[in-house]
Amino acid sequence: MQDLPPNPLLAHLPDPSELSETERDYLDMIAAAPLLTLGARRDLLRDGETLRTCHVIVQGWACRYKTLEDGRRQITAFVLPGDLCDLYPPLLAEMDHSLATITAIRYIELPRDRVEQLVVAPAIGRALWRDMLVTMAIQREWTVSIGQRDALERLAHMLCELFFRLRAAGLVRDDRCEFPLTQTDLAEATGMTPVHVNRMVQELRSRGLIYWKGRVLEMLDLPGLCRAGLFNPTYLHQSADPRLA
Amino acid sequence: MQDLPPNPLLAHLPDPSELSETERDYLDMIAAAPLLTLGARRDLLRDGETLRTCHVIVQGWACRYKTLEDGRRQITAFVLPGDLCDLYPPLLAEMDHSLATITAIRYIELPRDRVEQLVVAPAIGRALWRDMLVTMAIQREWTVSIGQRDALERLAHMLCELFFRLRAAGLVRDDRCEFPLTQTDLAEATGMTPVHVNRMVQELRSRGLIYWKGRVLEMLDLPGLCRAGLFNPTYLHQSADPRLA
DNA sequence: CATCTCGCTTAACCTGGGTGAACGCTAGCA
DNA sequence: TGCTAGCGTTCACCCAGGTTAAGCGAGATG
Repeated sequence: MQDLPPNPLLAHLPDPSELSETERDYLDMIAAAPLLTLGARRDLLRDGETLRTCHVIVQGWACRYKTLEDGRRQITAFVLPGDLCDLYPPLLAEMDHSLATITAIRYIELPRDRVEQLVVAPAIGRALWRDMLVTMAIQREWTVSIGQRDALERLAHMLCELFFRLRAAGLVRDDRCEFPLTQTDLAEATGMTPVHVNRMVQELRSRGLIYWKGRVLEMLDLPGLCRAGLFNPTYLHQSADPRLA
Repeated sequence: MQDLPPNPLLAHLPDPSELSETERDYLDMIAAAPLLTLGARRDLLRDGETLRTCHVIVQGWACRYKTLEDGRRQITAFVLPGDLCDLYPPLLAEMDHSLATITAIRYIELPRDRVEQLVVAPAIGRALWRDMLVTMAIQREWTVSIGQRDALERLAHMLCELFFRLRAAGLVRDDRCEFPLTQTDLAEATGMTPVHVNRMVQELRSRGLIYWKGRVLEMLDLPGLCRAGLFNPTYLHQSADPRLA
C-alpha cells in the first residue's frame, strides 16, 4: 500500500476557505474518525440490510452488485480509490444492492445523523450533490453501453471510463495504472461472459490499443481506444477538476 | 387532460408543518411559477446544452435518452407524471444527455440559484436526496435488467416497474393505467429491437399476463408478471409512501 | 516439492435475438 | 373518400455472443 491519500470526502469539496465554521467543524470530526480495514473480495454491505451508519472508502477498489434469484450477478458500479461511496444509502430504509471489495480497502464509518447534517450543509451539500450527479451520469452511460454498444465497444468504453476516473484521482502515470479487476469482473459489469471478454481483450491487444498484464494496465493508444468504444468523456464532468493538468 | 395534480415537488416533500418558514416561502414561490406547455415527441433539453434554468414536469410523460454518433439511441429513464425531473442537471455545467417528451407535458422553470437553495434547505434538501437515491436505484436496476435478464424478463420487468411507479403516483385504477409508450419506445429503453419487443408482447399476452391495446395497459396477472420479470419492488422504496393503500 | 486454486486462454458448437422487408390497421387530413 | 403516416405484426434468414469443456501457468498452501 502506498501512503494514505487524504480523505476523499475532502477531495470532493471546495476550498476550505469557502466553508463556514460549522462546516469546518464537521470535517474535522470526520478527519478524526478511525480508519477501518476490510480484505479483498468481501462483502461490505449486503442487499436487504438495514443501516445505521454510512461508509466512506478512503482507499482501495470496490463494486456494487445485484444478484437475481437464480444466481445471475450484475456489477452495477465500480467504486474507485477516492470515490465517495456509501455516504447516502442510509437515507433510505434498506439496502437494495450489495457492496463488495475488489482489493483490500480502508474506510471510515459515520453515524447516520452526521451524514444528514453534511448533506444539507451549504457548501458541502452542494459538492455532494455534484458528486451524486456525476455518479448518476456514469450509471446512465452504463445503461447506454449495455443497451447499445456491441461487445468490443463495451469493453473499450469501460476501460476508457475507468482510466479517465483513475487519472482524475491521480492514479495514472505515463498512461499506466494499477488495475486489480479480473476478466470475470469486467464480464459481470458489462453483461457478457468471461469467455467473450477474453476474446475482446485479445482483440484490443492485437489492435495495439492496450497492454494488460498482471495488475498493470497501459493505454498504448488512448485516442484509438476512445474511438473503439465510442467514448466521449463529457459525462464525467471532469473539465473543471484542478487535478487534470 | 385531467385536472392538474399539485406540483410534484410538493408531493415529494414531508408534511408542510415540518418545514421552516423560509422553506415554506420557497415553496410558495414555486407554486406561483407559471405553467408552461410542450407538445408530445419533442426535445425539452438537448445533449450538450448549457442550462441556466431547471425544470419540474408537473404533468405528462417524458424520457431521457442518449444518442451515439452513428444514431443508435438508448432511452435511459422514463419520467412519469409527478416525478421530479430536471431539478438537478444545472448544478453541472452541461447536459450529458437529452430529455424528450412522450406525451404533451406541463412544466415550470426555476432559476438555477433557487434550486441551489432548495437542495440545501434542511427538510426539502433531505427529501430531494431521498428522491434522487430512488432514481439512482432505478437506474441501477435498468443496468441489471439489460445486463442479465433475457428479452421476456426484461420486458416484464419494465412493465412491472412502470406499473408500480404509476400506482404510487395514483394513476392506476383496477389494475389499469394509461400507457402512452410505443413498442419502439420500449425497444429503445430495453436495448432490443421493436420487432423483438413485439414478439415478447405477444408472448406476455398469450400467457394471459397483460392486456394492452391502444393507450390502455391492464395487468391481468400482476404476480405472474412479477415472476416472469424477476421483479422485486423493494428497490423503489415505496413502502413508506402513504398513497399506497 | 507436490498439490490446489484461481484466472486466463482456446476451441467447437449452438441459439436468442437482430435484420430487412412486406403488409395491414387506424387515425388524421385535404 | 382517398391519401398518408405511424404503429403493430409477421416471416425468413443469419450472426454476435453464449455455452461447455478442457488445458495451462503462476502464486498460495501444506
